Amino acid sequence: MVPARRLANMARPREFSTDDALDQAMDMFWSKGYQATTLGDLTRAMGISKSSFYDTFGSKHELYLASLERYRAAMHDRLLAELEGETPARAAIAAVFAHIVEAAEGDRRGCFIGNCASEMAPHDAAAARQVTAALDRLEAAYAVAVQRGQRAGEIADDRDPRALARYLTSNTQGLQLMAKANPDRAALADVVRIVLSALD
Amino acid sequence: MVPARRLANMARPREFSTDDALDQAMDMFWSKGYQATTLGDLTRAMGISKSSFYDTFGSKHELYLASLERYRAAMHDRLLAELEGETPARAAIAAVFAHIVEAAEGDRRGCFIGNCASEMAPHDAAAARQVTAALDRLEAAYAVAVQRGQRAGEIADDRDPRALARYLTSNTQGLQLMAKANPDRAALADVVRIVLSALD
DNA sequence: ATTGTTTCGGACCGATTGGTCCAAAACCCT
DNA sequence: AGGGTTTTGGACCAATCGGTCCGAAACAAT
Repeated sequence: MVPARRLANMARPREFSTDDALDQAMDMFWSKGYQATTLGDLTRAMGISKSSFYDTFGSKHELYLASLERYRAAMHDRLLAELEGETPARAAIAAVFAHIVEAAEGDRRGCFIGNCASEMAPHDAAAARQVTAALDRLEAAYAVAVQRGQRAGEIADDRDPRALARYLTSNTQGLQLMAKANPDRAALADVVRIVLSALD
Repeated sequence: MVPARRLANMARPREFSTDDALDQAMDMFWSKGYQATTLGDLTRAMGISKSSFYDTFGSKHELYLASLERYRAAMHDRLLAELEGETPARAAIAAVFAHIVEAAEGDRRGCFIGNCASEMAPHDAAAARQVTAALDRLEAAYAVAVQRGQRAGEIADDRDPRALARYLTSNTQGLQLMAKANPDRAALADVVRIVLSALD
């Protein structure tokens, strides 16, 4: 959420929603990456002019970071909530992977976090920090699910939850990368089946 | 290898080695990706002028494809040979992953194939074909190793070699992506341990 | 030494890049 | 209605992009 700063003497109001515009920018960066996305792409997709763009979002780079943050928040709500919720652990984890396979059928955008890790993280400290934070967050959620599974007897007690969580995180990213090259459901399902069997 | 075309009447010879130049270009594209690499970056690294560049390699895009192909060939020689060789299967597979963890310590370039899958494949058919071919090739090598392991009694006979190979391929890529965000050896080792335990 | 062929350096190209700036418009507040 | 403040479209900017082109240089063959 971009905070709607309200000033003492409100003047001409924005003709667009900053949140909506940010969503459009996120879609753009998500599917095209940072470098390949031009200012023209952005302002067109966001439906705003250049001056509004720089007034509101500062720069292309800042907007990218904001988009990434927004993706992270959205991902948090959708995925992590389930992993840390009440759903039986294995079912929750399986659902995450099923969701990935399903999403891969349509677009080939992969995961914005993973895309950023690939394109930006090695050369951009700020982006790298966000990627690390997001992956740590995902890992933590997996760990919570694993521990829940252990308490419920679904997963053996002697397994290291953190190691398993790291493994699942890595596969979350790996699977989405594979889907970019080969969106074949069967191939992805093969992978998922074995990934989940590692919990046995 | 770039074929050194030899004409009827040889004139002024090249002042550079096309293979060496291609190697430099590959390094550049590998670590910076396609979009972020400029012609200036390339000609500087390759040590040639623009005219030589276009004379010899056609265009930035063609050179990128050639670099990718070169990486594929190099990878083939280094990694796949071992997987398809005589080394005991599990050891050979473990060696591949150990090599990835080790390499991640130094640079954060990841795998050129994976980088291309992330950045280019979704928007460039030619690049996508090369990525698919490379991944298929890696998958095939893993399958050969798995089957060798099955014959040697190292891996249970009832496992599906192709599914396992796909799983290993996915993890090969996933691990390298993770390494970009977090080159911590211990975390990567956690993942590798579990990946390999899936062969039990 | 001349000729034929190729390579080379670098000037040059139009297009596009991310970004700035300003005058006009739009609104809130009194 | 009028003043204060903000937003807006678009003109404008220098820099850079990938790519072309040409005259000079460097060689092989004769």
